[in-house]
Amino acid sequence: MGRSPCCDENGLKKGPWTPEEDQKLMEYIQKHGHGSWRALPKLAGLNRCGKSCRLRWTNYLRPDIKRGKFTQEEEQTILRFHSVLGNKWSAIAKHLPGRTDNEIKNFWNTHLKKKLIQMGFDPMTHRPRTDFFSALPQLIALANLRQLVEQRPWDDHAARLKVEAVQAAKLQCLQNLIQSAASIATSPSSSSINTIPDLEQIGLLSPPQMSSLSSLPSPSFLESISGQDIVAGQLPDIQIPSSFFEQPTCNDANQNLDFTPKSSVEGENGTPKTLLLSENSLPPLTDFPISNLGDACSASSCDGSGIQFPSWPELFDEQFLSEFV
DNA sequence: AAGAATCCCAACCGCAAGTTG
DNA sequence: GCAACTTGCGGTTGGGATTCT
Repeated sequence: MGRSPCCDENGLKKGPWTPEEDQKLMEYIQKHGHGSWRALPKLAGLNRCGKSCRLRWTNYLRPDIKRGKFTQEEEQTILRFHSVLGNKWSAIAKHLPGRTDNEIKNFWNTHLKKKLIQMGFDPMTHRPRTDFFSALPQLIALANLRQLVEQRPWDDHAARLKVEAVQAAKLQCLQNLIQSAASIATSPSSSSINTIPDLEQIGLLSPPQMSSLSSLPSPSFLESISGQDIVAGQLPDIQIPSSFFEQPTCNDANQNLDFTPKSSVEGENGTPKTLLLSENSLPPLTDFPISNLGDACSASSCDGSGIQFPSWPELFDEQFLSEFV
């Protein structure tokens, strides 16, 4: 399987295409079809390799290419197919008329992937993130919150919110632990799609904290479709959490959420600002002001420099654990 | 206003499957 | 069956555009 030597040839132009080159390529293909891409450049009078011409044609010049922003429907289609097909961009592109694999790939890498990460979902599995380090922002915020609580007198309302916040954060952490354990316990041959126990069913978690999870495809469903050919129009309806399409940007979502102990938590008149954390607004795993930390800190790359981690006993005291066992 | 940082996407690279002689 | 060649694909990058400080 030798590699094509065409791109190694010297003297062939690289880089952005000029309008003149585009014109030559378009005219030639419209007249003769592309035929052999290797032979095309010479025949069309272009100082490019065939590969470059093919790419330019398929990704940009083809007349049926749809340009402009992706619609919400297209976005949802990409998410659905990606959850099943993974990074098979050309396969996904077949279900989006007028969109190229390159365009979809770019859109995924620049928008959708980030969006999923910000919401606390693993972009590859489309499941809530299970790695410990993805929960670090929450752990750190939790520790900070606790520190803050212990240092400062609170009124009743704030104290109640504190308890809620701590419980919610603990729930998230516990959930991650359970999921990790479950993933390990389940089949070693599992595909990229993880299986997790239905936490609601086993009574560990209850809505609304788990509302985003409950709309995800069930493990049995995912198992049932894995290995099957996906036929256009027959893809089962994988539910992306409805909040995905309503979710404001990370920064927007965080406008009212700041758990870091800093002077700005105190209002102008010296009274503490209200921490807006309701039962229904538990932030996604990575939706904290220190966002990106979860993403940047993979288990292999995070050295934790400059960050003081709370110890586990601090996070999960006996009383808390006994509540859920 | 200007420099820095970040975003975005067209295009490139290299691998592997498919085709041909 | 084998080697040479072609095509398609997915990952990555360079640099212009945009936003932030």
